[in-house]
Amino acid sequence: MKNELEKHITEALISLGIEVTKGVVVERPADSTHGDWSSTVALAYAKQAKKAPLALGESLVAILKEKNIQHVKDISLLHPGFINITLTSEYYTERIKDILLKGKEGEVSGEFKGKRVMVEYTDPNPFKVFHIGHLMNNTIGESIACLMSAGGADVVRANYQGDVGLHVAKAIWGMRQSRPAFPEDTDDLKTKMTFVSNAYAYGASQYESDEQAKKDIDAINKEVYTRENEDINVYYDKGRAWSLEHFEEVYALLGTKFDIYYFESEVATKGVEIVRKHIGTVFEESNGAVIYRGEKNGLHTRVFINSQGLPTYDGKDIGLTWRKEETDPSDISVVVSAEEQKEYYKVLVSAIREIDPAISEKMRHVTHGMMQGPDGTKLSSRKGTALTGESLIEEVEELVWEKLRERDMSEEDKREVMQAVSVGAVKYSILRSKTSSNIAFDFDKSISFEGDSGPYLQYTAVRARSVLDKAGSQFLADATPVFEEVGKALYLLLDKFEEVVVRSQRELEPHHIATYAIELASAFNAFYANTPILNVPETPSRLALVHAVELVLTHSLSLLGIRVPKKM
RNA sequence: GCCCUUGUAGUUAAAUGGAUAUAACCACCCCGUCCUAAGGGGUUAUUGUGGGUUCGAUUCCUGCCGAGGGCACCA
Repeated sequence: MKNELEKHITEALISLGIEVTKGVVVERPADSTHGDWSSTVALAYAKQAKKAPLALGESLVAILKEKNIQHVKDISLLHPGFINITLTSEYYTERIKDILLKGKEGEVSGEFKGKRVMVEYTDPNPFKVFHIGHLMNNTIGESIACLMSAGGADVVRANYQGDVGLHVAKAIWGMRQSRPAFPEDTDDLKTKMTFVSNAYAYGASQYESDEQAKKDIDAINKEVYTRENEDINVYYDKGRAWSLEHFEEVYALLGTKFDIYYFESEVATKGVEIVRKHIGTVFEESNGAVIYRGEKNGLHTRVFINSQGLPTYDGKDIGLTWRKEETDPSDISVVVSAEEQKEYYKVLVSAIREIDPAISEKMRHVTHGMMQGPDGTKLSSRKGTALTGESLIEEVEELVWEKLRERDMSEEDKREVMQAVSVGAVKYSILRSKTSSNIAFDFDKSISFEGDSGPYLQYTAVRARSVLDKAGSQFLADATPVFEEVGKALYLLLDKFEEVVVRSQRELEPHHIATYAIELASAFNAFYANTPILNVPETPSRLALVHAVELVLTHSLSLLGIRVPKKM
């Protein structure tokens, strides 16, 4: 509809002999009494037309009315020169029919039709805990992947895990130091992971304070790459396997399924190879290391191969980039990471551009902020201990469990609801603000189950579903959309869904969906509170509307990676 | 020092250059209603600050102030 109106207004301007140089703005007015659509062209082109905005507006309105544009009910002019357009109720009825046909999943736009898009996200490191940064990264990445899918893209979800590097050596060193406590194969995963992450923490601190430990760890680091030390291999293989198994549990909880896993261990050699091949052209040697001088492009210098001959993160990322090309070439390659890697990434892309511009062209970097405590402090649990991604969700689960106590539900259903709601609450608290900003996370505020929250959205969808269930399948089949003034806000919002999705897709910003979902849910709850749905003459049309809301709300939530439980 | 990000009610957030800056939380008050009260309704703003561009600026440019991140062998 928007494009349609833009086209007609452009034509109207041209017919008045005005050259359309600044584009044509058609938007939804903030105030619904100003019509369904509004254009500011009369204001924007008044000077160029050498007419007063109102005079120009009048001529435009006359021409537009003359055109008898389909679905347009009324066109009016308002001071100081806004052209306001109202659509017919048939238009909205048609839109509801479209939504009912489409359902709650599938493509929303053709933004990425025919494109293969790889989204790399989460990227936790084996031997280290899955911390809240990974949780945030996973939440944003998953949502972006969903958005790309909804845009018609063929999406590949990729996860790149750091199974070699100094952090691994630190963990192995720590594991060897605490050899007697080494878990048995029969121990549960939690015990194993506690052992590994403690070993890492110990190794990391000793690396800083103990000269000998630092030497030993550096030596281990080399052996991890060469795999020539049998004893090291044992620790390495077990620690790595446990970590990966643990991560899978977390992914299952969060509802992510990766298509492909990359490991630093598989890309290291390739990275070194490619970097070495371009010494003298792209890279240069300096103090025994191989570096890239970013200053030539307004950036900073970074080391790609260190003086021990081992690839740094940067060097491995070069290897990863080419490995992606070989295993799963895509048209667009999105990487989600924390903001602290933003500048680093620019250097990486700059180096890649010098090697192969075609590859750098398709790379997109989405950066997100950090999750912090209330006053920008480091986030800790309610008990004051350090938080991991998992323990955060566990704490929220406890809160949800409290709420569920009074519900009449089977134990099994409660568990199901508890998981969906707590994951939804955490995800929503991340996705409600734009990705670049830090999240001030406060248990009492962020994890609310009321108002601007994930559970509010889930609850609204469940409620709508419940009305439909009460209506029964036969009744629902009779549902026929007919525009009613009481549901106006809902019709407008439902019509807006596609635009919001397109914007989120273009900007790689899930939070637009989150804001939209709240608007829709809130409008629905107001409608629900004031309008009887069942057992009234208007029931067939209202059921159609409720059904459309339920579909779009569920769809919005699925784009955020949040699922709707059967009941709440 | 240089580069990037950021500054909006008490708090947390929203607003492709548009009309009266949008919500939620908190606080107080009201609604037990048939369809799920995790709900609905009601009561609070010099958009950090000084300039500029524009018919119009929270949005773009710029000076200053504050916060976060990055800047050679960590990831």
